[in-house]
Amino acid sequence: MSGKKVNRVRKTTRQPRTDALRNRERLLVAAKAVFSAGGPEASQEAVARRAGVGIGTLYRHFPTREALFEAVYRREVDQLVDLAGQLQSEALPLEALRRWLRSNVEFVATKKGMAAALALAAHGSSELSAYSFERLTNALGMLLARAAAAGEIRSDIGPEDLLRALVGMCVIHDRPGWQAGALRLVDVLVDGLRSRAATARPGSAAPRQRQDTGRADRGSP
Amino acid sequence: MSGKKVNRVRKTTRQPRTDALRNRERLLVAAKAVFSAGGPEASQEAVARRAGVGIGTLYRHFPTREALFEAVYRREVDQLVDLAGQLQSEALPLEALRRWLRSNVEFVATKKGMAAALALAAHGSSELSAYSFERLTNALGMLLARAAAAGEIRSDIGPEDLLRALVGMCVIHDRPGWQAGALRLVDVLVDGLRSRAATARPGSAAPRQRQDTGRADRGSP
DNA sequence: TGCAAAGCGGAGGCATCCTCCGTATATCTC
DNA sequence: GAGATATACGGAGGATGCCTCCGCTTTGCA
Repeated sequence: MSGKKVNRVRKTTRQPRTDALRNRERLLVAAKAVFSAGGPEASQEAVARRAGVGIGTLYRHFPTREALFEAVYRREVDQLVDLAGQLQSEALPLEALRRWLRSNVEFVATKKGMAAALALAAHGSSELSAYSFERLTNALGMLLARAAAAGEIRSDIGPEDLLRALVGMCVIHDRPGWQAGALRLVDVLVDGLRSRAATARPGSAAPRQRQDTGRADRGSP
Repeated sequence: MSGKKVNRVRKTTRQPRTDALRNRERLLVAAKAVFSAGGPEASQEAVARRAGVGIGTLYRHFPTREALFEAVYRREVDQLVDLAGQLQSEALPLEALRRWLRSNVEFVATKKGMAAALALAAHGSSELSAYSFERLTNALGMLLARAAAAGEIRSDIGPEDLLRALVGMCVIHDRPGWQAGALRLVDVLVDGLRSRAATARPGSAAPRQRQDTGRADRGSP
């Protein structure tokens, strides 16, 4: 409750120790893996063990369970945002949009446990989900705007709506074949967005369509 | 004490004891209240205390934490299904549809904690969410079919898609004013469903608002 | 090289989950 | 109505997990 540590970066600001940075990184990677596999009820000790650090270290970096969720969550969101930026410059507008949407589906598919963890995290901290919602909205908004500017899609659909639909598609991720259905639905959405007024030019110039796997995942050890 | 209980023979099926039924009912009511207020992390002991029974009784009726979630969940879903049946016979088709959709939003609004609990429950038991999804789909399907038969809405939108959209609207339930927005979106959805010609293809002439709902989902050919 | 500060790791207090079993009560038979 | 017995109740208690605290180690800087 008191002012706690005023983390001013003013005078004696030592550089953060390398082992601290390294351990923090390890913890985030481990947490992602553990929560993805075991859901949000996986123990903190399991995370620390997988990261190869003591439980005390975990709690110094992430004082509460929610703090850890949040950090992992933010990172995932950031990766999706980064992916949007990459696609923005690497792929044709419509294809960039489609790939990004598909990546979202795959994101949920490969991290089933994360979905529940995120629901829990969102329940605890409204600020967190507001943050992520805004960032994702912006990312998607850019993709949409670019595609709309190119005349490839209609321009009267906002990113919020699309994002909500996307979330809804992914929330029910338990039925067999949900992923195929969701991916199909992405295609339907994209097709539905294509403005029939604008003459859709079918990929006239695609000099180097990098075979990027569009995955926002990082290699795991 | 004896090695094995052999009374699995179903020769004499006693009636379930009345106190057992009463306690089970009390537990369900208490669990709903506790989880709604405190989220899925509320303790089992709190549920038992509120129900006025011992912890042992709780665990006899619901052997695991998930079992309790599931029972509460099923009951909530059943209530929504019942509501659909009532509205079916009490209200005009279009109004019945609108009211049911709004009830879904309010359901989430009054039970914030439940949303996270349900996400957790769904994560644990895929069978559970399949059950609820199917029941809700059927309920919504009846309302849709009735409204479509009355010629009040278009007939090419399936209940699954609508349900997914509804879920998506409710998942992000933390931002201030989300409920008002969701309720507005329900109206938009209903308005969008109204068949102005039963085969209305929106998008060519009418500029309309940005919130277009004319998604032609339903990919099943 | 020397020295604090920053960081590390795990023992341990506290809370919660779930099991086990002695006691109490409802149902059934006569 | 009374006895017999299956059924249910309730809480003590072991196991597990969350988080704190503190002595020891490592690192950055002079």
